[in-house]
Amino acid sequence: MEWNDKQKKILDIAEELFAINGFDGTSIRQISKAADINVAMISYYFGSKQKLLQAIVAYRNTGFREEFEDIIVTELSYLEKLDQIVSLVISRIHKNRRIYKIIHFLHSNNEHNFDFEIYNAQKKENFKTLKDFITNGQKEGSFVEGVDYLLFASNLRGAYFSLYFNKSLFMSVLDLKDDTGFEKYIFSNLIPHVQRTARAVLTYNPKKNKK
Amino acid sequence: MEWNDKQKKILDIAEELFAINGFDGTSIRQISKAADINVAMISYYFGSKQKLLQAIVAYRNTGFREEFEDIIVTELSYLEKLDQIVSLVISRIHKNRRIYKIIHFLHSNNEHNFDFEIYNAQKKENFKTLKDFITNGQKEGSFVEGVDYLLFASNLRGAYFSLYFNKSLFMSVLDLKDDTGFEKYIFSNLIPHVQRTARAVLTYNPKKNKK
Amino acid sequence: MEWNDKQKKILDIAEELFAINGFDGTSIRQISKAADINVAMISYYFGSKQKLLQAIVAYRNTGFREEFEDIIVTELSYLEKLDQIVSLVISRIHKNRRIYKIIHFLHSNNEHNFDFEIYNAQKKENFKTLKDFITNGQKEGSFVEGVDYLLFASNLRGAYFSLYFNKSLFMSVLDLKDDTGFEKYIFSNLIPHVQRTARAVLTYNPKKNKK
Amino acid sequence: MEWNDKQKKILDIAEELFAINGFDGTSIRQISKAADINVAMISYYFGSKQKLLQAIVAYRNTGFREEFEDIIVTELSYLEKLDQIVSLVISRIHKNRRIYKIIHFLHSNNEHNFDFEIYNAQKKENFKTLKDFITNGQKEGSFVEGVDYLLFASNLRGAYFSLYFNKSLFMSVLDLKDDTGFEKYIFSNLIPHVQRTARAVLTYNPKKNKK
DNA sequence: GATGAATGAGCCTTCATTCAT
DNA sequence: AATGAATGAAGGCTCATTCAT
Repeated sequence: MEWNDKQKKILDIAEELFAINGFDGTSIRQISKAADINVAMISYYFGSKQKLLQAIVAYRNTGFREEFEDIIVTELSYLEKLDQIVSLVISRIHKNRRIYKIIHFLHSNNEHNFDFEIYNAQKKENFKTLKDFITNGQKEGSFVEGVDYLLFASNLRGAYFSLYFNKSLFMSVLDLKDDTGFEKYIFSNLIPHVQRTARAVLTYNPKKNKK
Repeated sequence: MEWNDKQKKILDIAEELFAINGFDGTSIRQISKAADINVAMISYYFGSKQKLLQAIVAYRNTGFREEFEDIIVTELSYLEKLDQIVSLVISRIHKNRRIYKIIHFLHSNNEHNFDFEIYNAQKKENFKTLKDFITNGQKEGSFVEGVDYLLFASNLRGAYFSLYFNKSLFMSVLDLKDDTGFEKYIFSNLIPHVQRTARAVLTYNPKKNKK
Repeated sequence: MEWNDKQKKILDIAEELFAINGFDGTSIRQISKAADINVAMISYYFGSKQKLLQAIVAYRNTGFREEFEDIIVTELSYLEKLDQIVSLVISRIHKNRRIYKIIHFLHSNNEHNFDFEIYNAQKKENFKTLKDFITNGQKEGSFVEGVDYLLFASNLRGAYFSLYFNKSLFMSVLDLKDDTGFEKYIFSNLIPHVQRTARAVLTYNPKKNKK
Repeated sequence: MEWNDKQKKILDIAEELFAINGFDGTSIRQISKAADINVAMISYYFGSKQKLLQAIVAYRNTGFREEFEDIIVTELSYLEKLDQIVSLVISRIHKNRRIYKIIHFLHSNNEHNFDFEIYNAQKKENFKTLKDFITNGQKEGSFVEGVDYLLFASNLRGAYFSLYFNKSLFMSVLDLKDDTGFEKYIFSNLIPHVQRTARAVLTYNPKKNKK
């Protein structure tokens, strides 16, 4: 689906407002006002508020796979690749944090009959990609056995969400002034920490530490 | 604040509906209908929809600290205590997943001028408790140095949220039939995985794995 | 009807609130709160909000006639008596300004089926009293003929209302600071002016001023 | 501000209902029903119930000044001009009696934070106009000194209000059948009486009537 | 395409009153 | 006599959507 500039403007603004105020907390009037576009145009362009949300999700649907492959094909060691993968995953989540916020909220229930097929399919593909990487690393001996790749992925991702969803709390605790400060913290603290965690988990031998 | 049975019923039902449909997506009419209580009673009891939400948060505000202390005072090793702490943290998050969902959504913005003071204060106290545990473990030599306790806590918590907020995706991938299946997975898979992760991170020496 | 202290308190407070916010603009909750009395007591004491208003009007129903007679029986001249009557009328209106405000508002329509019988009867009696005074003054030669006593009375009363109902405007124009300033103005300026007007009208011979 | 026919209809009907039932006593549902217009349109057109009232006041805000000037520039004597001014003032008050009723009620308090700026400014201008007329008449020798123009104006206006705000009482006393009868009485009795009063006050020499 | 007007449903809250105690 | 709980109706307002142009 191709969108014109006006439509893109609506998508961008709607994404932001949905993330801030939620789907029900955002009215199409707010969106139309913020985008300086007639109220009726939103129904006209996207059919309904519901479908506008679908459009936003699809709109953000871009090739994670490709960037992942770029890392895989390098000559780096598995642990170094792992670092880069962690960095890629968290950067992308951060970039798309707004849409994740929306989706996360809608995902466990489905009051709005939102169609998650596209989103789910993409995520499944990404899981598969990660699984292959880990499996290969295990075969090659860089990674230990017995690590659940799904839960491992959850861990990587969850570290960001746990921070983001308690943003104001962490900003207070960490004395971060604004969004820029928060973003800096993500790159200079969170990513290294998760890289360390990823390395630890994938090289940790539980049998050595019975107690 | 003490609540009578009718009020507790409202709190329980409202919590569930807020978690499913969001704050704005839930009307007090829905709540009153589900609780089989006159609409006006909600304003009468709690003052407003806003304050009802505050009441729910406060209602779930119970002694994590105490349960944590129960673990600390045992004769277990630090790693064994760590396992129990992970188990406690995730169990409690799971128990209060609904209220977390609500709070997480409201926390990064604050359109509704929701007062997070109580919630934040409690979280800060919990962080402090965890920090003390890790610091003591480091002094005693059970845990390595250089682990950011805040990000470590985020990791523990995030693993659950990442799963919960993509619940329908994971249920599909993991072939879980219903909420009971999901819950079983949390206890039999997620908690062990996070325990392993926690042990790994707190005993992992990055210098040994330069590459 | 005799009222106990609690009931009197309600009547006083209700009168004030009705005058400030109007009948519909005042809730019995406001009244009960201001009077520190349970909401249900108002319905209990007075039957309904409607009947509470009736009670207020009756409550303020006291002998204007007697004070009027006190002036009539003095040895003063008619013009001097006229001054005193003007002073009496305006003072009493000022004292009961709140209840007049309520009544005036309800009087031209009757949405609330308010029973004005008592009020009207009293007013009619007062008009009769004034009429007798003027007629006697005319017979005695102190007052000119041809003055409509009803319109004359309206004039006396209207001067006050015109001021009171534009209170904030006049307070701004006259640079009056507060209610005390307004009250002082009534006694030191309005009453003398109306006295002068009354004397003028009752001694003015139109035929002398054809042009 | 220009209003279309539908908006004018709302303004007219709202004015009437506000005058009859008061601001709080009139619901926008009543207005919308009486005007045969969807409830939401009132908010749509005027923003809120509050602003609707503001609009009504502004709507009735038309050139008193111009009509006044038309009288001033004639070749009539000061006393004759005075008669015409009295007639103009009372006719206009009668025409706008509904809006005056509303304003009078809201004016002494300000629970609704109603903005009286426009109204007050206009009234002040009118007072100024009257003041100039009286001052000139005094210089020219037609009017006596020592008359407070503000209180004089209050007197003119008050005579009408005193009647109007006790309408049902006066209609009973004067045996007037309906609104037409009341209106006739205004023109054939009240206006002449106030003209006489005005002449009397402005030509009355208090020193001649010490007693 | 594009828009202002219009709609009916729904929102949260407060109302006067009555009930049970 | 007195009260806190409870009720159903109504309050003003905003909603997503559709209509006519």
